[in-house]
Amino acid sequence: MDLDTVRTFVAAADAGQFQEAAAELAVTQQAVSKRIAALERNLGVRLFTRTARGAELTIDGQAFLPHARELLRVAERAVASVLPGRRPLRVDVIASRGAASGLMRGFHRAHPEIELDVVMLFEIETALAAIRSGAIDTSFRAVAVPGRPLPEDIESVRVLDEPLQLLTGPAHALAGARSVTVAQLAGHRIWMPGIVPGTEWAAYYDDLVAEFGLTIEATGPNFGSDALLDTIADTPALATFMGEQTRLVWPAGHGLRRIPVTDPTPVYPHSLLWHRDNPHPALATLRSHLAAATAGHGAAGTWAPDWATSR
Amino acid sequence: MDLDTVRTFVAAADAGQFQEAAAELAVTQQAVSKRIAALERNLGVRLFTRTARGAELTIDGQAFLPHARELLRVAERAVASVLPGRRPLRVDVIASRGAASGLMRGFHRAHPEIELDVVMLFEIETALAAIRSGAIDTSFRAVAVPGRPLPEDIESVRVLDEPLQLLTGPAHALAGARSVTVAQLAGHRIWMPGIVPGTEWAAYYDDLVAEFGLTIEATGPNFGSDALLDTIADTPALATFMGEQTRLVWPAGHGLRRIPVTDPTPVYPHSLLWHRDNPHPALATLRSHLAAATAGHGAAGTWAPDWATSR
DNA sequence: TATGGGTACAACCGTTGGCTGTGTCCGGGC
DNA sequence: GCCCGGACACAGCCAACGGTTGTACCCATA
Repeated sequence: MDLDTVRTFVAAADAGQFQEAAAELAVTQQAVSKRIAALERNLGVRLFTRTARGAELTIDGQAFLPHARELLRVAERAVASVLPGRRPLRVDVIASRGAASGLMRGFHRAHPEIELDVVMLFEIETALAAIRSGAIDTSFRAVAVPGRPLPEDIESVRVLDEPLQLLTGPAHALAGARSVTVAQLAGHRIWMPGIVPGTEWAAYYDDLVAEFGLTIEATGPNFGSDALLDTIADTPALATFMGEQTRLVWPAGHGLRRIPVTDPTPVYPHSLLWHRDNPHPALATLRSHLAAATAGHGAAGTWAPDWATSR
Repeated sequence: MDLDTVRTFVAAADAGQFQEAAAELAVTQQAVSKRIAALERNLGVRLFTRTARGAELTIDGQAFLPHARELLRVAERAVASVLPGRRPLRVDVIASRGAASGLMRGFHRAHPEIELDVVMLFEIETALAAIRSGAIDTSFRAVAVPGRPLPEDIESVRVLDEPLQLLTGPAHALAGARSVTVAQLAGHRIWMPGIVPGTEWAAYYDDLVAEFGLTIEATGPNFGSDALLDTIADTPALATFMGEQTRLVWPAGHGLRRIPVTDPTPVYPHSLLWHRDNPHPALATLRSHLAAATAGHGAAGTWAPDWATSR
């Protein structure tokens, strides 16, 4: 199906005749007739009843019309999503089921009129380059890995400290605990495949290991979160970390346990990053929304790396 | 823009390479390459970065992808709306802003998963023919105009008695009344352009006039509801009837008054009509929803024509 | 360095889709 | 009752689009 054909159908329905629609679309009446005929042939139904005074919609045509309009609206939005000027606010999140996505869902509920596009970049250096080039407007990240301070033109504010939880299978030694302390984790094998050296999340877990003497294994190929959860569920000696707000796609009752960690609670510090000169109006709205909607960070009893501060 | 091109884009994005997408779509790799290149040319942005191992989305591509998927979903629904088998429930209402639309909105809120298509037919004979032919599934109408009983194969149930209100401008003699009796209306000019003889709503107002000795003028061309409201607002000697649940599109504070009518309250009897043998599953859902959601009819102090009964 | 997998470019060609010219149908006016 | 004007459909023509085959190029890997 061709959107020009759909546009022709809508124009003809609005005009009530092919002739006028043809004038609007700057084609001949014959072209409109052909397009409509082709559309009717494709759909297998008659859309117009031709009369001497023009053409009026059949019942099928009436039913099709709102769908056709919607199609054109969606197409327009799709084109706008990649248009250089005045496009939807483009937000980078770490993972589609992570805490940043939750924040964006909240923002969308509060401001449904603001168009959003969500993308996922790999790590902070890519995100910074994209922010500086204008390809994205903002990013949720843990900022300022040691030795790599944020550039001058990038601003950031810490918006969410997300507590880490221990995820275990039902046969794990700690599976029955209602909460565990960081000290208790020493000696247990914590498995986090998919950690890529050099990324800001790798730096976070490096610091966590160094601070509390944990054992985190990043070995083995990363077959995706499904495979990870599968292995965790079946292996008594393995556990993993997971953000408190991460949404698991997992059959209920499979025996996975999410156990809070205390003394202190490691929190992952999400910051919002944006370019100093970005003029997108929705960016200011997002910033004030997050300032109002998110609690303060650095609460007592939590731990985050030294470098995870906002300016 | 061509939907096949969009489909190709989505397939390539999912596959991560053109070759595999080409196999899925049963075209050559070169065709996919051409289509993507054409799409990129149309949009003016690069959607993929070509690598030795395939093609991965750029940021623009990532932003465009969900819109492309939505486009395909909407297109599928659009085609389904005219497909003979298993199409959305097709409902005929008298007017887009009338009471039946309100009932359908309530049904949609209660059952958002049920796809609906709303059409508007002119009068009951057309609607009956459409129901019998299967072109529509159900219709909201006042049924059984005298001398034209419902055919054997059409069933109906009265679902809503909608009280009529008097609509006046601010300078009308009755504008200050909190309610008026039918007897008080005698002698006042009530203007209802657009009433077409032979329709079931014309029959309703004929009966109303005959029963209570009112003066209803249907003269003059019908320039649409905007022009009607305009005239009512500016003309002290004119008033009109309007369903209690009709939504007016009118600037607030323009001085239009909606005045309840009593002793008795004329009600417009909306019935749901459907074909005895219609197998559409959503039809049964709609019927039980309306049975639960709508109050009984024939309340004390109301009036409707004798013929407005359901079987 | 050779190889394999993946993409882009070129040439060819059938089909699509637009335009012009013409036929047909219907309603309104003389 | 006839004619005319307006509106849609059909036929023929042609350019442009889009698909296929063949081939070159690029890059990661062994």
